[in-house]
Amino acid sequence: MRKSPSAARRTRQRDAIEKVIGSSDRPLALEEILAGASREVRELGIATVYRSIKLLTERGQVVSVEVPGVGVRYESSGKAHHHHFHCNGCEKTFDLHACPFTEPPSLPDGFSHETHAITIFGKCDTCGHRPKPQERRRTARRA
Amino acid sequence: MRKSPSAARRTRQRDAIEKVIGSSDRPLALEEILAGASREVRELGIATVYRSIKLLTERGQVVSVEVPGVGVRYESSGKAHHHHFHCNGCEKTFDLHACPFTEPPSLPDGFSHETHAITIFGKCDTCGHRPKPQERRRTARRA
DNA sequence: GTCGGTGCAAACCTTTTGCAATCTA
DNA sequence: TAGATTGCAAAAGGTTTGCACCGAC
Repeated sequence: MRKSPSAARRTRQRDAIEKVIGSSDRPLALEEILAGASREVRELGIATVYRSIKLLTERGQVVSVEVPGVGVRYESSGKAHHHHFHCNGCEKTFDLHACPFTEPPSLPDGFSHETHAITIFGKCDTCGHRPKPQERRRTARRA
Repeated sequence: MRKSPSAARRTRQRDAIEKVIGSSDRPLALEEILAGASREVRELGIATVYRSIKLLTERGQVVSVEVPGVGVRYESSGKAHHHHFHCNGCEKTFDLHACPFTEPPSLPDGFSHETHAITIFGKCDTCGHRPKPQERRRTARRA
């Protein structure tokens, strides 16, 4: 699986997974991808989703987005430089197209900047209106 | 373990763990804490480290710092608002005392800001000089 | 027909938990 | 001595991998 980019076949499951990620305007959790793709391909195995994501990531079509304290999300690559917003209510992650760094961040002497990741937490437009916060699920702890 | 803050005894292992975290000026990985505390308390069990960190976190003395794609680090709380720098060479995480947000980040309509996390990746002063990058260990993948 | 892909189950890794022994207060 | 804490090993969660069968080409 490492040298000649042999074959690479087109399958229903792979198509479905690619489509779900590609047609989303925000990063998706594994369960969201599994759920979405399962609508087209019943009995989709979770291992297949993992493998497909890995393949797509190696191909450079998908990038993983780690939301601190929440988990990993996946989104299609090729978007312009951007960051993420995570809703503490519905636990969905959204793209944010603003970046506070108009120039490289200032760092201590000798430190160099290569990349950076910014996640803003808060409530999305839908959850901000609701009086009662939805209950959190799973490992959603944060400092 | 949830209501009256009963006793809470002082033990060598707990002291050692607290000391390691408290005396560090940067967030530490679990292995770093284990290694450091083990110097004072031989045969320190990893479960004890996890339990102590959990306790300290619940007490508010420690906060966890998740470095995207790298893993969790722990640092003592009570520091002023700050962010983190992660060296892609030595895999150490450092505090950065600058924050690019002089005012709340602008968000889409209806979205509200509660907190944010910023991690800058690059090379620290030590690793920046080395011509050959050190080899990465474990699960240090990043998009 | 080939050989890549899939699904299932086992393997892995990291973190948590049960329990008997140990240690603090 | 009572009850918190520890260490070990088992359990739990999430992700990866081995393998036989299936399906794209």
